[in-house]
Amino acid sequence: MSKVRTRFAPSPSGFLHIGGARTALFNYLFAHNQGGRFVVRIEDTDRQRSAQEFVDAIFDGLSWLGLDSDEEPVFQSARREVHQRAIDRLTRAGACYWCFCSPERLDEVRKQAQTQGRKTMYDRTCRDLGKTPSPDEQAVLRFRSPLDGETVVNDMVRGVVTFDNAELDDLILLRSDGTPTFHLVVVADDIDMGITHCFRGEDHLTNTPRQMLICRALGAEPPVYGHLPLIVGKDRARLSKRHGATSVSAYRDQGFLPGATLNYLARLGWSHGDDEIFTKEKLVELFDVAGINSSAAAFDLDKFTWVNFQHQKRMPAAQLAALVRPFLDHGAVVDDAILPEAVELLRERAHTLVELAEGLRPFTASKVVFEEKSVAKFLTDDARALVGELAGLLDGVDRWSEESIESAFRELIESKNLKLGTLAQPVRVALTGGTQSPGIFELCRVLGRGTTLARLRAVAR
RNA sequence: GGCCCCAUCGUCUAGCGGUUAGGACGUCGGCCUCUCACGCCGAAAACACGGGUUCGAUUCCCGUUGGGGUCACCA
Repeated sequence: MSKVRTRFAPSPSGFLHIGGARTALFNYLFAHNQGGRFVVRIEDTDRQRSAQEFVDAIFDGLSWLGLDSDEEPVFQSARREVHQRAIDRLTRAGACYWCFCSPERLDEVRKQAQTQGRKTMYDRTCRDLGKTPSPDEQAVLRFRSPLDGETVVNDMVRGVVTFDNAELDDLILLRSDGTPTFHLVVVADDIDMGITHCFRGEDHLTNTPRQMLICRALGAEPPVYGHLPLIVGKDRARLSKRHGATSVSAYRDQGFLPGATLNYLARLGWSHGDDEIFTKEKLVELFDVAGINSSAAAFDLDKFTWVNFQHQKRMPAAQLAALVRPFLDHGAVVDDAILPEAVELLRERAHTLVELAEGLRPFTASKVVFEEKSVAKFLTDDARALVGELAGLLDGVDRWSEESIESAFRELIESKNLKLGTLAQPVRVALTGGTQSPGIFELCRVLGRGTTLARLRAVAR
């Protein structure tokens, strides 16, 4: 049995879309689960719409996700010989014919069929002409699709899907400018690359019987397909900009982790019992075709955010600290000694790297930015006096530990018969500028004695 | 419109003939508590409809309805 080989074949006419990323992921997971290989192929035969910018963006996105091609990526535009050989073979087999109909006429025929409620297929005028174009003649090469019988797609996610051949059009293989179309190159390249399995979007399902027919005409057995349900928005319509960000890079910029993105995307249409959180390695290990759902799944930012939070919670603080760095404010003062500790305190309070960076401000900003409301409420004259007293006590503490800090707090409130909150909130405002932060003792500890005392004294009186 | 796909809480889903229909997100209560979170406990919340098949259907079959995809010299 030949080794499993899957491919992800985006066309570089846009950034890496969240749906494309999931398609890539499923191909990657399947291949790796089966001990096979995952290959990226750039479908840039439509040079009008292809752009280098998008090619870069796609590789960039895949690489961020950790879904790199196991082999040198393939560019369709550079494989004219492969495509030409396929054309030659189809020609020899009599599986295609030249069509001289003008685009205008085709349009006409289509419109008429449309209004009369008939099939909008090519009327096959040239099918039996048996003509070859002279050098100065415009013509396209069409596939000679069978007129009867049926083509059965044995889909990995949908099971058996049967199409009547009579419903299938005579597709254009070669444009009048001599360039090959999608249908020809996909089939030729899949054969040439030895692709055995392929997951793609459900929008390709109706292309599949046609491509299978072309494949068999080329004397090869088609890959096994799996058509993934589309990702839709909250309103059940196909995911688009209208629903918010759709590109992978947008989520990266919003502070989502690659591992969490993979996890969420995998769960969107695939499940393994009641499990929710998976590492990439676990996904590779557990991935199975039986777990794929066949109905469209709605993209839910809330759940994605929660999944991201779970990954942040599980990640070592040092690693998280490194990842959050690009999200820190410009001019942030980063003390390498305390960043991981600060991250440790904030990680349970932040769902994304962006939120984490925000929470880190008291540790990275050179000076405290005070919230007016918090100051007005908690930094009263009495409170400022109390804070001053605390500063004195903390100054005298032997070792700067959470225990000793807490003792100082307790000593002060007990001597005045106060509740901890009466002291903690003003201190919190003094230290962070606001009323929300990690526990007050750990906050002081990680901030360090110098910063803590300086900030307390700055508000004390 | 033709062809094709799909249908369990608002959302992601478990279920693979017999279950009080389970979990997760979100929502709403409560507990914990120095704030915010985290965590914990609890609540509301679903088998689209109609026919079969069967002793018994969420589960199998057919239809209806509803959603989606696709019908290019785009991919």
